[in-house]
Amino acid sequence: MKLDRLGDFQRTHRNGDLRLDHAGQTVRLLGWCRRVRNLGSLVFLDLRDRWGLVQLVANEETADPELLAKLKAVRSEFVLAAEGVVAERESKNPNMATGDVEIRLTGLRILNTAAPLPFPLEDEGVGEDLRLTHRFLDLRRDQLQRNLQLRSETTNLIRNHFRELDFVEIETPILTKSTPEGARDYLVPSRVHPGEFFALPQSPQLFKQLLQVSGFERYIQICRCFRDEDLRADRQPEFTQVDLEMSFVRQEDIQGVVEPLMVKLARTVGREVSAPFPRLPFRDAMEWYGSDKPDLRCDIRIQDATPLFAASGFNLFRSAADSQGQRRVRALFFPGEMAAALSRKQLDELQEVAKQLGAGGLPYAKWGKDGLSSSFKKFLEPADEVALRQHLGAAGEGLAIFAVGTDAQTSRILGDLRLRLARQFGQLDEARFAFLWVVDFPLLEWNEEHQRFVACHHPFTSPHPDDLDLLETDPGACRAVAYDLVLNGFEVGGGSIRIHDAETQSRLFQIIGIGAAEARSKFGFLLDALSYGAPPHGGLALGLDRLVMLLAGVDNIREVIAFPKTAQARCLMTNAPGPVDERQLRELHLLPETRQTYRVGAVFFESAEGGNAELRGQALQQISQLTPRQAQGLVTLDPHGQILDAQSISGPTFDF
RNA sequence: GGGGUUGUAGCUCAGUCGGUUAGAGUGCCAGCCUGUCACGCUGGAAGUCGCGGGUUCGAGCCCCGUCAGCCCCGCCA
Repeated sequence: MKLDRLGDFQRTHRNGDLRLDHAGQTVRLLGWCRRVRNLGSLVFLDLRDRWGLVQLVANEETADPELLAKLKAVRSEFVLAAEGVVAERESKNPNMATGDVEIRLTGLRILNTAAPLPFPLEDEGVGEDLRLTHRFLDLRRDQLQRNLQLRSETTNLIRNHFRELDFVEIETPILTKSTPEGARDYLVPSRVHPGEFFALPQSPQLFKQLLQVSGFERYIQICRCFRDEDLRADRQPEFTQVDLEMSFVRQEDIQGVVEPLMVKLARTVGREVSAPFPRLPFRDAMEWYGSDKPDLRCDIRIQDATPLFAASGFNLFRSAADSQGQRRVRALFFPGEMAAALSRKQLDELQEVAKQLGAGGLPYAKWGKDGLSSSFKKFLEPADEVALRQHLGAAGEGLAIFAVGTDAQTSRILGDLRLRLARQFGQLDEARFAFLWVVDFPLLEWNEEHQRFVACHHPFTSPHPDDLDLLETDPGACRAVAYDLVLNGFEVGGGSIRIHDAETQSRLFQIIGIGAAEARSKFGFLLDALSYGAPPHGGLALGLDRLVMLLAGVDNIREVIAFPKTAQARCLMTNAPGPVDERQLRELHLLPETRQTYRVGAVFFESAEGGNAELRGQALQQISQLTPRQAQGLVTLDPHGQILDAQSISGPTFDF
């Protein structure tokens, strides 16, 4: 098809803006054909641009035949420039913002054609692999257009918020240094320095701290971070952080600049939240919700039921009660008919889920229309049942589920089931934005694999001032001045007050197994900086992708990233990662240089098991006679054909 | 690294107990159609049943392996 040129054509209006007020005006529009409805001598076409949709029309009686023919040739997603007169419609469409008007065409340019799309833009439920392969088309869809516009508005609002608070935006390096601790680094080989590597930043953590030493008391950056770890619905190998750091602050000061931002952001999507947000110590979060990022849209809490079973005939529970706190019986009670009506089959399915989470089974007690039913009913005397109901606050109908084990085990099981069942029973208030701060995280945790303590947050986090004495005596009990911002069960931010003196920093490195020498070589610049007048400082990083995901009301960060990777960390559109030319690898010293020295000639192979000096001598003599260049080698092989020893005898070498 | 799940027409899916030529809706192509807006009507083309191997007289269906998408565990300071 012969294409028309854009030429000096300029749009006069955005498609979505046209209203009855414009009736009679001649307008020029640009966009994509969403759909043609060809009724024979009357043709309609919906023209889409970034701002909306408007109907174009031409009919046989009034339109130029050439224009009508051109219009009929248009297919979905053709790119058009249209000129026409805004007119009131004969039959209006109340479902469309521009549904009262249509454009009676006086001119049409076909700027480009389009092949039939591999998937419809209108439908939900298209396979995600297909969408990712043709992401540039997927991004035409309304939902993604809205999500990315929301993301843009969000970053604008964030920048404005911090600019008003006098923050400075500073960029930090993408090519930086690999550091121990933390996630696996993405590495970039250096061409200039053979065998050496840059690392892409897991976060600009150290740079922002150094900027505090430099006197930028309020720093902000919206920056890309990289972690070479396995993916999840809310984790991509590259993601965006809103990174901030302030000097001369306490935890409350950081929270104080972030909370009003969250209030504003929530408002952009029509949610009202009020600051200050609840502060929940880590210990309570684990105790009540079995999670360090509890979803407070449901207020059901895990309860300790251990003492109730101190004299129980139910061995499983009583043995926990006898364990002096090593193991506990913990429970969740879901009130309501829906919970009480859970069938045997559903309970079995739930038990399977619990087993997946590491439970041995799923003891339950259910109070429904027919009274009590329980997997341990025979151990429940009437008095026990009354005590149990009272303890759990189970007045009416409902379902109690139990988990036995260490706190880590029971938290994991009940934390997961709490969310699953709350959602199933409609006890999760989907309309709410439930922000909170989880505070008082432990500073360190014991790592079995490495047989040492590792930092829970990162090794620059300040120990809680009250716990400084514990650092060497009981490191696991030492709290950190660290805080996570949680929204609806997602960690959307995390931060801490940092260590700002070289001595404490060195102490901490020591405790996590980084000796003085290693600390010097890996973090010398930080220790130096801390010794030249580093102010007390702290900050936080927000996960922009997760935040926008929650604002957009979607359940996957790929929906708010223009070009995301699959769960296997691949880009289906570009097919990255992919192989590269050998030449590139050589430049980066990842392959040996091209020029190599080869020795050519005959080779005598000898078994390692039974060599015979005399035979060998004869063979070598024969070989030497056979080869004009007198090039020979002696190679010893093991029984599997592996080379044990290669000894060159003589002969010239050749360069290739 | 482990577990679960999905893979059939461009797309979304159905496909019975293993049995004749693998279907539907939609999209696409052609014709008709003056008020459509998920236009309508008629007709047509369209398949490496993800890939490889096996069992069987016979495999979309059963078995083994493998690849890819998604979810989860480990991992993610």
